[in-house]
Amino acid sequence: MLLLAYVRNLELHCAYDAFTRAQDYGFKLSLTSCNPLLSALAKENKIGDVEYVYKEMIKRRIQPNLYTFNILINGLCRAGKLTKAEDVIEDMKAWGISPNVVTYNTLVDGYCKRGSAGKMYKAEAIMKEMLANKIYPNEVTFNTLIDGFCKDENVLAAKKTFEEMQMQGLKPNVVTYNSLINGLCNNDKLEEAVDLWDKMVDFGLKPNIVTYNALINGFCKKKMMKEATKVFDDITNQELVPNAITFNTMIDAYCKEGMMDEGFALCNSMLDEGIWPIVSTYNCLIAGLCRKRDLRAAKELLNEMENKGLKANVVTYNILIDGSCKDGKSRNAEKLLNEMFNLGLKSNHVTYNTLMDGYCMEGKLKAALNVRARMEKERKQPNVVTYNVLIKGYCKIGKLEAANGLLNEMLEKGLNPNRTTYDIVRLEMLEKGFIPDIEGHLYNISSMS
DNA sequence: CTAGGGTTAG
Repeated sequence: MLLLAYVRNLELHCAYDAFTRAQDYGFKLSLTSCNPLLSALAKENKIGDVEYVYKEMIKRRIQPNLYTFNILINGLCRAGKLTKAEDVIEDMKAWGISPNVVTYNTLVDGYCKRGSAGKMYKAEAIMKEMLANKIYPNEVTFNTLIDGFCKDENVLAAKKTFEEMQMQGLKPNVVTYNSLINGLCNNDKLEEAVDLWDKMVDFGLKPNIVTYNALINGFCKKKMMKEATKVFDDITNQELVPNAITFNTMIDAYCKEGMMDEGFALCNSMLDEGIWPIVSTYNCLIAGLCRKRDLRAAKELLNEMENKGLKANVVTYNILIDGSCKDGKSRNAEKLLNEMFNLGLKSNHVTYNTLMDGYCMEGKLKAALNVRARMEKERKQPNVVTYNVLIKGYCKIGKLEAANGLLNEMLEKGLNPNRTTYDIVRLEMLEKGFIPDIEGHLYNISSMS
């Protein structure tokens, strides 16, 4: 039917439209069309639409099945609505449908994702719950946990999970090794990552492009460009093809090293390999030019990118805004914010925080507070970074009372100070002989790290 | 028709 065709062509607006009007047109909706639509909407992170379609299904007496619930849970997890996702488990049981290993794995993954850092205990709790329900963890469950622990900077727990998985008689696969190698690279354990690579090969597993990208990133983070290049060159020897991420990783590293020529050269060689640079490729280069305080070249590259049919995104503008701010031209940065607004691009927390930081560094607290007001008008609540930026701004101009006021405001809102907050408070406030009202909290902060 | 891995911004 029509709806399914739209979903296949990823014309979700049309699919959604067809869905809402199906009844008027006398179409009978069925599970075989609703589930793919839900799945596509979930993958596009359109959780509102997912929930709407689900509710309509129920209203129209289309019986959801296991897939429907798994898709729904996946969508809710992607949107960070984890408690709601957990509630769905109860809903499905009420429908007489038992959760399966995919259901639980999806939830475990929800708690393992970057956005929910520090929630690994919840992921482990879900795993216990699945065991209590006699659903047994598989490779995916363990891989998800390993990745979660790595992203939580807990490599030790990741390694223990790796052992545990083998004790349960499950064999680590390429994804397992990729997660762990990547985790080791991102947690300053490059040598162990290389050892694990060798081990993986010994076990007869072939590294794929993701493995290569992870290790290249590891060398790049250590500024070992020679080694990174060696790994990069090895890709083609293995009948593998580098992709845009491979190139982006290398290009970004060169740009961060200030080696712009090498970065541009790689960008050009992408085309020779038949790989098209993507927006993020340009973003790396634009960021490199901004670091060199060459805003003009950065803007020119933005134009060049757009001439090639690539549309700038929020990250592009965040980079340019940051570049202008660091160049001491926060007013120009605010013009960029307006420009992105006119282009219909949605700004995010990073955008506003960056601009506020720019004004604060220039000592223009009033302008920074105006940005905050603008952000709140967009219904974006200040986050920890917002407070860090403003607190640092007040410290810089010596208004410690005001800084302390913001500190307490943030605590009252239930926002958890992070390491940066602590550094600002300790360095900028305590050392100036000002005792913040939050001594108790400070103790908590220091014991946290 | 449902679950896991790699790059980029504050």
